[in-house]
Amino acid sequence: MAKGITRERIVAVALELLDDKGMDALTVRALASRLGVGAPALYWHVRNKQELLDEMSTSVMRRVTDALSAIAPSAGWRDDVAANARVLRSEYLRHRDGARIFSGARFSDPDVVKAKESWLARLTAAGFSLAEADDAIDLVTAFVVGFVIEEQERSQSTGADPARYSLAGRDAWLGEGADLVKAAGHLRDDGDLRFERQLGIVLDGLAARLRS
Amino acid sequence: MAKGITRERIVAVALELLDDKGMDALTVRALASRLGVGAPALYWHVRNKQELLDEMSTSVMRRVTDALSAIAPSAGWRDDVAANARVLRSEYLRHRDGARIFSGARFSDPDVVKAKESWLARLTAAGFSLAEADDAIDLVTAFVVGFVIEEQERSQSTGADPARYSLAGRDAWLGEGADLVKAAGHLRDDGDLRFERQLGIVLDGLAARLRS
DNA sequence: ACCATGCCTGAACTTTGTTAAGCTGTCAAT
DNA sequence: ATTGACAGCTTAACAAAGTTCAGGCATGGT
Repeated sequence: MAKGITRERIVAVALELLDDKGMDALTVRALASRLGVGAPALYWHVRNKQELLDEMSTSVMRRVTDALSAIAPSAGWRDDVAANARVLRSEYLRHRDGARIFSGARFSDPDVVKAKESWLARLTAAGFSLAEADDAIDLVTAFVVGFVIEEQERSQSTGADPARYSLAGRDAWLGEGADLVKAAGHLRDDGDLRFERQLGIVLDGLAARLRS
Repeated sequence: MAKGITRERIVAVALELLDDKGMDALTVRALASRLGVGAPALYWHVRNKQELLDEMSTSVMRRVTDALSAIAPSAGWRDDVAANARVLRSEYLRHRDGARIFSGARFSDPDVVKAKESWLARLTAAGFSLAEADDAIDLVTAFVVGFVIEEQERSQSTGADPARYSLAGRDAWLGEGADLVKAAGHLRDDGDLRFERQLGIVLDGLAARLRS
């Protein structure tokens, strides 16, 4: 089982386990077993489970940070911010329930927070005030978090009650009335497309601020 | 202790308990004790804890729905959507960790979903296509969810590590560099104001769609 | 040869969700 | 009035999960 448990390996395997079996199955014993050790062994490397979860969060956030830093300044602020949003979404999507679990997490690493710096710089250089730039980043982050939470919740529920997630089943479940809701449900398309469209709206809103 | 436990009372007291002591303290035994009965008594009214949580979600969502329906059509779509967003935020803020816990919940009540209907009607009447109106509602919802998750996470953490949440402490924790991040931190104002500003950006984005 | 320290095991304790079986009242039918 | 059935609760108990404690087994330095 390749001994030599390290803090990083624990966190990495914990993320694997989360993605495989889900949050409920992420138990200390299951994790230890996957690492080839007994459960109490983990407590040598980690104070308690909460610290493990925090460490997982920072690990994910560090990946986000790195990916965001790797985005080369491109055509303009709009493309930059769009790339930012796409990266954030794809990193959340990488892990089961990623958005709900890892959003707004308590970081233990200042570098994660410092990653904002280059984005503030780009946006202020593009003509935004510092306050506007800060709002812009927070807004885009909030949007992505909210969007992906909904997205992942839906993809997880499809197995549970298929009757309500097929179009016909949903229509029946809704009963009489609500014609527009039903029609909108039938219009509903791919998650990527909806993300791009809604992101575009946010960017348009930011652009409006720039001109005033 | 006013016997006669009912499903509604259980849910109501469960929400009280959540707000008082937090999610971790929301245990079956604590809830039962608050109701003046033994723990297994709850299982007469509810299948398991998950069903209890689902019921709490639908209860909260029903409140949201009712509050949203009570919004009278006003000056225009912009004010309507803004009112929608404010109501959603304030209902989430009502409960501890409300946004994280109750967002994207599995509803057991079709009426909650049907509440979208009148908003789709208002927006299409204002000139949006059905697809655009659907996007608009989802976008605003996603934004509010993401915003409030961050907001509540922050307000909860202030007690934990004050050094990192006072301005000076945060600056020190950030270390060298990241001047813009620090400056933005000092500019940071009230949650209500930030919400209104960012909401304004979203609305501007929607307005841009309307004109094209 | 010895001690210390780092890392892990084994057994055990506590809390929590959940179930099984049984007590108590109320109310309808006999 | 007696019976029986059912709703609604109790007590006892179990399994799983987080966590702790004492000890074991190396390895490395003196």
